Amino acid sequence: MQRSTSTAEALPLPDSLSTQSPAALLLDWYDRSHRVLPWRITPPMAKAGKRPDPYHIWLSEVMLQQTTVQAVKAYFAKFLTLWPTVGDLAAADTEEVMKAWAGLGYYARARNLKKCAEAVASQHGGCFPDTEEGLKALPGIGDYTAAAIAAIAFNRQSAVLDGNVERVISRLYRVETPVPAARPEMRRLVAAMTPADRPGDFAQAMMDLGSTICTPRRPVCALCPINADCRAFAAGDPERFPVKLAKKAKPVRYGTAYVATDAAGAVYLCKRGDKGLLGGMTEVPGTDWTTDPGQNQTPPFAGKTTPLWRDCGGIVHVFTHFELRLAVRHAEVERDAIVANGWWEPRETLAAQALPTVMKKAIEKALPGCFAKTS
DNA sequence: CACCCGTGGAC
DNA sequence: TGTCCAAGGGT
Repeated sequence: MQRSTSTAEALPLPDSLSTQSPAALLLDWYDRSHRVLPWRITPPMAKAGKRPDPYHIWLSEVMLQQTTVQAVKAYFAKFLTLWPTVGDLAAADTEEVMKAWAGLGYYARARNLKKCAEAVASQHGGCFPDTEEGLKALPGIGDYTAAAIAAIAFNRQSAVLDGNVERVISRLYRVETPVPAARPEMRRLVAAMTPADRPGDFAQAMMDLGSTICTPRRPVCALCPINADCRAFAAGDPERFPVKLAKKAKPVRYGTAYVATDAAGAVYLCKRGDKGLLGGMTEVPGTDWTTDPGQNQTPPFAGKTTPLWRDCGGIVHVFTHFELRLAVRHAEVERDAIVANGWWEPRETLAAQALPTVMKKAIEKALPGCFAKTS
């Protein structure tokens, strides 16, 4: 493309722009454009030496695993109100933690959160380890979270690689290897880029860049502080990265959920086992969930009488690796009509139970409005 | 390494 | 409407 003489081309670039490293450019951008988040110490305070509370960083990082900032904010505030310190969380009733986590998903995180708090309280004197290795030895803390806490809470020069950073790095270097196979390579690239000064802010800057500028679709490269170093921007194909493998089709499973109420409106609930899907959470009794739509219509509990179940229609709930189509049935029964390992929960306290979203949907289908706020 | 593990929002 | 995806970890 032919270009006429432009003023911009005629002007010499300032030395600061032509010689700064990508990390320095990114930190300058972060100083100006960082997001303000409840668990974050913003750059002026961070540069003045103020460190965030490791408990806050750990709690937010675990909540943010595969979960959006928007969804986490309210849960983060609730947890700090209920349990202001890691010692408080360690001393909490696990059932109360599951109730507080209900709706956020990936419930193994909540079980590991509690285990981790107990380990920090009993084995580390209530203080989080300040190294990657020490952190990674704790339940629920893997490669990413250990590096992130070490960098953000303790200013360690650790290589933080999450989904955002993968996207930024894969575009900067046009990494053609598909994820997750490309992770070791990308980790080396991040490590080489991470500065000794302000590594915590650098990690957060990479994530902010990935979430606001270097987005999965329609990245705003014109506003990117390191576009001059970006090979994908130069090639004009940033959206092609990171390269991913095709994913498998999602199977459908079928089942039936039984919402039983007593004369006072209490609902019969059960507790799921600690392992597997929705582990440790509360549910209404139901059949197994199988791939055969014709199966599973026999109630999985006994009773002295046989209730007449009313067909309430169905719900569809999409999990990570399958879609669930649940038939919902309701009956008002005598309390001795159900003999199982559960309990009758009064209507007033139903919403506060450790019910995952799929179960709230099913109960709502049988008892419309039962989770409506009554204030 | 492949698979399991939730949910809600954006396009 | 379907598809993708979001600060991943455990096994």
